[in-house]
Amino acid sequence: MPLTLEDIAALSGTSRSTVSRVINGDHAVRETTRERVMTVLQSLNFQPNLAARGLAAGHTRVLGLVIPMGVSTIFTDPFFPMLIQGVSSACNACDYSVMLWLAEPEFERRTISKIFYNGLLDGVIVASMLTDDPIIEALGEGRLPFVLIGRNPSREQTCYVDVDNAQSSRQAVLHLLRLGRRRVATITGPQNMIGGIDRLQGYQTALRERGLPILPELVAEGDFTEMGGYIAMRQLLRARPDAVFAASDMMAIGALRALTEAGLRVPQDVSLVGFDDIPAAAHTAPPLTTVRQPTQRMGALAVETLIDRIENPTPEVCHLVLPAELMVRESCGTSLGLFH
Amino acid sequence: MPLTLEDIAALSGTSRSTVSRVINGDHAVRETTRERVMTVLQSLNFQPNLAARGLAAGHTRVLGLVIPMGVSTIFTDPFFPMLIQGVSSACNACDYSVMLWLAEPEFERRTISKIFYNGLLDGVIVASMLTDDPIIEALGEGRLPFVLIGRNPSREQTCYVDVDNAQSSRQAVLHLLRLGRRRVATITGPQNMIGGIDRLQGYQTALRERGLPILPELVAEGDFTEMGGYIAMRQLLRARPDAVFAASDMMAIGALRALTEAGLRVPQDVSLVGFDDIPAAAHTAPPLTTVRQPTQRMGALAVETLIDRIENPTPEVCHLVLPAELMVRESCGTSLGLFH
DNA sequence: CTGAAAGCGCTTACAG
DNA sequence: CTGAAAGCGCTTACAG
Repeated sequence: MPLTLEDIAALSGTSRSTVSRVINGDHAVRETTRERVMTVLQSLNFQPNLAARGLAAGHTRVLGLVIPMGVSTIFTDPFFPMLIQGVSSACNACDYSVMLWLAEPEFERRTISKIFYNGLLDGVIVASMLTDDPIIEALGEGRLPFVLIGRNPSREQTCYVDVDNAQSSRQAVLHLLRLGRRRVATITGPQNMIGGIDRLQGYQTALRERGLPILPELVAEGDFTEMGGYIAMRQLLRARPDAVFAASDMMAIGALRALTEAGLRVPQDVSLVGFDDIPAAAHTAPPLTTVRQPTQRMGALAVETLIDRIENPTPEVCHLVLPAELMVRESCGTSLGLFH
Repeated sequence: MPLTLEDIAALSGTSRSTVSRVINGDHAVRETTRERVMTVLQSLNFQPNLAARGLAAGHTRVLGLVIPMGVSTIFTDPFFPMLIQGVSSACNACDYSVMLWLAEPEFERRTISKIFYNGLLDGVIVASMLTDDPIIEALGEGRLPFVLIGRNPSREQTCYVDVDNAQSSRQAVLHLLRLGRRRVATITGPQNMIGGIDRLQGYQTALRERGLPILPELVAEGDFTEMGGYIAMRQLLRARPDAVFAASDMMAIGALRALTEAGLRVPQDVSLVGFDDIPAAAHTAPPLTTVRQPTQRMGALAVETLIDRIENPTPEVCHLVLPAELMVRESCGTSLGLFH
């Protein structure tokens, strides 16, 4: 049988209460007592039962990470692995654990609240991206602390961590315009996902700022996959763009394939810019210019924000928006190189 | 405050014990009582506190999934996302939850047992692959049920689920030989990972069966990444292979890049076969012949095996080895096409 | 600074 | 078939 506080107390000649205080770092314990208990604790490698602790203390130091599976990119894009890694390592650092929920789309509210209100979680991080996710709605009605990865337009009073999609997309497109490109197309993400919406908006803002029209034939919707990018690019080809801003690297890679197949050279004939800076982006031919998204950092910040909400009695609603950096590689060309 | 059994009991005119019995499906409850309680339960959407249940019952219905982060492929290869998905959805189906541990390599045994013996987990699935993982050793000394994804040569008395790496690799190489290829090279995985070892062994077996020598200059070690495959292929080029078996699709994609850069055509000059059948494999130019690994199925089987060990008093040590299927696409050529 | 005691919300023999 | 009671292993006022 595993040891209990009572065993440790007996072995160190003190009481269960004192052992508990030592374990929890209570300063109101005499130093000599503390040391005596510590010795026993360590020599037996004692692990307190977290279920019991949770029941008595009213919290578990366990966070939920919810990732809706409705998204086709979950296996093909390193975004989610990186996010999971960021969340996991921040939890480790804060001495929290993470329970993972890959939520199948057909989950209904009953299941959702069964999961969230069973007393095992102190809070939840939701990486939904979908603008109208029932999980977010269910959480919104409850009393469990939660923070979103990716803003949600319909609940601005909710905590979230996001990357500045609109601003960094705008910068990417401005970069293309600065290189002299005039027919800049875009392959958007799905328009029910916030990243898809905001990146398109950044594209539009950039064109408008430079007094250029937004032409429907230069805008095609993708689904964040390589195949989606390929298909969208073939459609865009008819409008003869001289540059393409793809809302994800996977789509940019698909677009590159379509361009190459069509006999067009990147960047000489068409400049190409992606979004994410996945590892593969540096190894395409030519290497892909892209917006580097601080994915792991977002995960870590979500954890820190959530823990603050959990441990802090009256925290502010907070919106953290991280900047993203344009990684200029060869696929966009240079203003020098372009016209030679 | 959340509801408790006592609340439900009061509302349905019965006792806490009976409510508990109804929730846990005890048949020794009169049907009319059961219905009365059920009505209250459902109308209030009652969720029992799992920490309390865990403490009282001695189990939590939570499984741990441990993935060591020492592996460079965790972000670039869909293997881990797929595995996680398989584990997660099998857990959902069995009404278990999963706690995720992305174990940083420097974790020492004290931390490991702190994690595993805190009473929150009924069992653990370890997707280690590393032949000498301290996590597996720590688990081996303890009393927590666990199963491995990927066999571990140093502990054959442990439960595991694996794909038949050796057999399916052998088949892939035999296929190349059948096409008339005679200088078949291989890009292996790391030789401290079981998949790397077993796939190399399959390659060697196939050559030996056909009476062909195993030439050191036709064997190069990679690290399961695209870049590793690229580097290994450049090295192999000096030995002028007419076919390459890469121990992962990501490495095959890197090899393809190296071959293309060297002006060699696939499959006309060099046949190429990968392993995994990741989504991208169908979209390379030419599409990649590869061994399809049932990754999600492995995750699901690991869950089922583990739950059986947890719930079954004296389960057998079991080794599940799944077959993998060769997906023939264009990158290996055909015996007809090859010589024209 | 420390211990005895109550209590967290369940499960499960035990008695009836 | 059902309820009163003990107990799971902790935390935390409370009293001293």
